[in-house]
Amino acid sequence: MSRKKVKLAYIQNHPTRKLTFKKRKKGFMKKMSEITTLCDVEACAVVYGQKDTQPEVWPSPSGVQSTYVKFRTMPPMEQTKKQLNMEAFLRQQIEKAKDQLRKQKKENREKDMSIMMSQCLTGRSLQDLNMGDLNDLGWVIDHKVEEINKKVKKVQEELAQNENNHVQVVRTPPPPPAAISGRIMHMQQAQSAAPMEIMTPQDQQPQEQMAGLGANTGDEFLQFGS
Amino acid sequence: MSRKKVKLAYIQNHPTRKLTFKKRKKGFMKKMSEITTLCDVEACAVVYGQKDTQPEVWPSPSGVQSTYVKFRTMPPMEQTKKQLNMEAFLRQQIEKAKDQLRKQKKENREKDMSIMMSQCLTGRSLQDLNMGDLNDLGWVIDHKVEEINKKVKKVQEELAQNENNHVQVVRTPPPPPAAISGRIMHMQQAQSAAPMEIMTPQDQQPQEQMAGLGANTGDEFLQFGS
DNA sequence: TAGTCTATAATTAGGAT
DNA sequence: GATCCTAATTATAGACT
Repeated sequence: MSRKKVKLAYIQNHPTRKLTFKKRKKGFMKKMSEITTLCDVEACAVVYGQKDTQPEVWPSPSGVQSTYVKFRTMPPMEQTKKQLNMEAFLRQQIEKAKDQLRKQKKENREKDMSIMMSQCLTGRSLQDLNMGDLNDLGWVIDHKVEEINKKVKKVQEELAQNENNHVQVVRTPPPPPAAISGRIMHMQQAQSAAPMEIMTPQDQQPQEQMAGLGANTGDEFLQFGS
Repeated sequence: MSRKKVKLAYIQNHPTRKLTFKKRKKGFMKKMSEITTLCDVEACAVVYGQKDTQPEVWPSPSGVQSTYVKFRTMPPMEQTKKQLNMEAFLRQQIEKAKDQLRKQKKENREKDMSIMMSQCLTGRSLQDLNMGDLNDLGWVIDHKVEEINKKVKKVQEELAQNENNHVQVVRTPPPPPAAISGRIMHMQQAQSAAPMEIMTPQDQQPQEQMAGLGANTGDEFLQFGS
């Protein structure tokens, strides 16, 4: 029922916008008072309502005045120096969002490869796969083998400890990276089924060199940029 | 482990305060950008870091300038007119907090009376109670009787409906308010045990006339007032 | 219009790396 | 310090009164 995630864009509906403004202005002022109390910093704000001629100020007209004057009387160079202003702030957000997106796409690609691996283990022909898929598949398989080896090592170490150290287990070193088909045979018993959600990212545009697991950019934050 | 509810007071610990400031400043700027985007309003803010000489401004030095000037060039009377400024805002918060506290105390008192009622039903003598308690106890019991009557009525109505309307149940009207002891006897079967958390509010200072269920004021918000 | 309620989204404190 | 993580708190959208 309640509540939808709100899109970060101008609210068309008038009563809704008005209500949102009222609620958020309240929250905003609260945050303002909190940050100044908690951190004992000086701050001021002026917020105009829609077409309203009556701005709301914080902490008070004179408070705004003094803080503003303090800022204005700084040498202009200082004013623009360390400024993490709106633009810089938004650029940061965009960068971070892009990073997250990249990460996400990478994860998706890995999941795809896991699924593909499972399919191969249950009969799918490697002939169906193109070079990019085979390459990424190999990369994923290498990682899975690595993981398995780590687990095996850990289990053996635990075993060695639990058996009162009177039997010293010698671990077989993992085989060096070999052909995909060879690895697949080894893993048939160790690898459980991959999740069934099938993703088919066809908008891949290899731009980066991260083992072929490329990523695009762009999401809701980009609207800040305009 | 994480996380404590943070007291709304100056953070003594330096690294913590610095971190909090950083986090909250970020959140604050985000809120600012959101409110302006969502509601298309004009706003600006200047925030000085601790002993920092470099304030952070929003949306930009010139944006601050123009918004501030717009505010400053208003007739002074207008400036202080509709202003829901810090003081008014905080007073509102205090009022609301006091209301909540009052409500809470009232609820507590009612719960106390419920407990007391249960105790009386299981042997406690009414002799132990003072006039205030007896009065409130009577009030609570009246309410409980009312609730029970409502429930009985509702059940009877449902029954009448379910029996294909061929038997018309006539409800016995509830007895008029009578002596406490009389009511207690009636309720012995209907009232289940009260919760076992025993509260003993001894700081009651009857100040209001709400059926003897008084309340005090004062909570964390009051620190705003100083 | 304003306040209440509630479920969900968003923020953030504290800890780990 | 910068990040990431998680859990807990806080803010708030939407519905209702």
